[in-house]
Amino acid sequence: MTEQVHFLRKEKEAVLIQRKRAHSAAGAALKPLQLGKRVKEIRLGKGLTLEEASHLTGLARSTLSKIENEQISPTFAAVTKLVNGLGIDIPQLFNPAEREGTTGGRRDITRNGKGSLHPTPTYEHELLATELSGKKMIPYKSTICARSFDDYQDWVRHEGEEFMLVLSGRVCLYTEFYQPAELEEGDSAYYDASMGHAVVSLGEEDAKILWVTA
Amino acid sequence: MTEQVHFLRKEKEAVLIQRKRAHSAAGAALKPLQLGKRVKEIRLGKGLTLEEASHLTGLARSTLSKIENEQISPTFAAVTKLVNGLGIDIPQLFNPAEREGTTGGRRDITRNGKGSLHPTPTYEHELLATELSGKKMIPYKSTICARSFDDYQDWVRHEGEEFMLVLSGRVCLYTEFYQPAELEEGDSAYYDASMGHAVVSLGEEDAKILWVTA
DNA sequence: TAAAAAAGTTTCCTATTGGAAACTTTTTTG
DNA sequence: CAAAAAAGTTTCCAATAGGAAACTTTTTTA
Repeated sequence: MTEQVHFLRKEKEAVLIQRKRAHSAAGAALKPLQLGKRVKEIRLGKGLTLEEASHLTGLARSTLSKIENEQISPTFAAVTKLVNGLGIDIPQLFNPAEREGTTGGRRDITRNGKGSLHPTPTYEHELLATELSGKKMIPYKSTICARSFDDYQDWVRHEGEEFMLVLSGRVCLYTEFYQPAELEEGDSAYYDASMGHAVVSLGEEDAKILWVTA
Repeated sequence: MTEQVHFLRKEKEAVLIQRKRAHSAAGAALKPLQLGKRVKEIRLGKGLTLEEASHLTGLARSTLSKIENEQISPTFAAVTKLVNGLGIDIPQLFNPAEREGTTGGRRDITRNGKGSLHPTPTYEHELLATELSGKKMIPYKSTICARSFDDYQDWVRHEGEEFMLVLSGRVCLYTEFYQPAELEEGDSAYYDASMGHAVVSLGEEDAKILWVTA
């Protein structure tokens, strides 16, 4: 019983949205890293309390709390303990999850330009294969409107993996922890979508991209 | 001249093997980690002095020295500065050797035409994102050689779901239980790959298709 | 709904980081 | 080879991380 209720509590918290902003101490134009937020997500995802996480990592409850609330910048040694204790890999500090569902013997064809349109300030999405629900992949085409990284408030970040192919134009792919990469027509990239990412158009005309997210 | 000689000196150091052992202060069964060694390798690899690296990263010469000699465990903030300043990837800092089973926090870019090629009688595949193992999706481009359904011995059939987009040319998509569908450039289809399926080129030239299988 | 328990946060203090400058070692030049 | 310059290391100290325990908030139990 106690177990159950604890679980419920944790579930609730897991859904909670973190509001605190990282106060970039020294870093010049560095994007917020939000390490703490990440750590908290992972811990709650595993249904651990600070106390339990403390035992696992060898870090004090208070220290964990401060890290999660971005009150301190943990030493590298602390990050290592954290990562080892929680059973994740450092680069993998940004990954989770599984998936269910199936399309069960079905097929859906989307004609050029006939997908479902969703405009945003930075992209204009055209969702493909909208007839099928519960599918493992979400394919869409988009026209990149963003002309600089600053057009994004923050990194785009979501569950799963993402594949992208440049259909036309030239873009720059920004990925957290990686160097920006220029991609031309025909170039493609595959990455863990829980890493921050963003795409900017470099050419005169808007670039067109095909995405598939799993 | 001076330039040249400096370079030589740095080269020599780059080859030098680090002997110093990290004295694991608190960490119990923590891996060596040797962050410092790695940083030094990278700095020397780029032919930078501590002074130059200091300017680039915003960290003091002394601090860099201590990090390289594993005398201190830099804060995460310092690691971030370091990584940004030296223009390297965080994943690059950690065991560039090992890595298995997942894409966790990784990225792979494939340039146009630079994928791994696999010719068959009916398709010519170019596998994309081959650097990542354990990924959820398998993307590839292919040139359709088949000119009639009879070119196939039987339906193509495999586990999972498949998405396809016509990059150029015209094709006919045959799918078990469905009517054949003509697809033009920009058209796409999504189907359960365990249904029999096959694609035939209709035009004069071979058609190009992008596939993603999950 | 009050009391108890659990989870999380903050305080206080010690240990360690990070930076400026002194110092040592290595390399270059005369 | 000696002096000068450059590169790297160490020292000293202010700033900050990490841990113990007090404190606050949330959840559970009665």
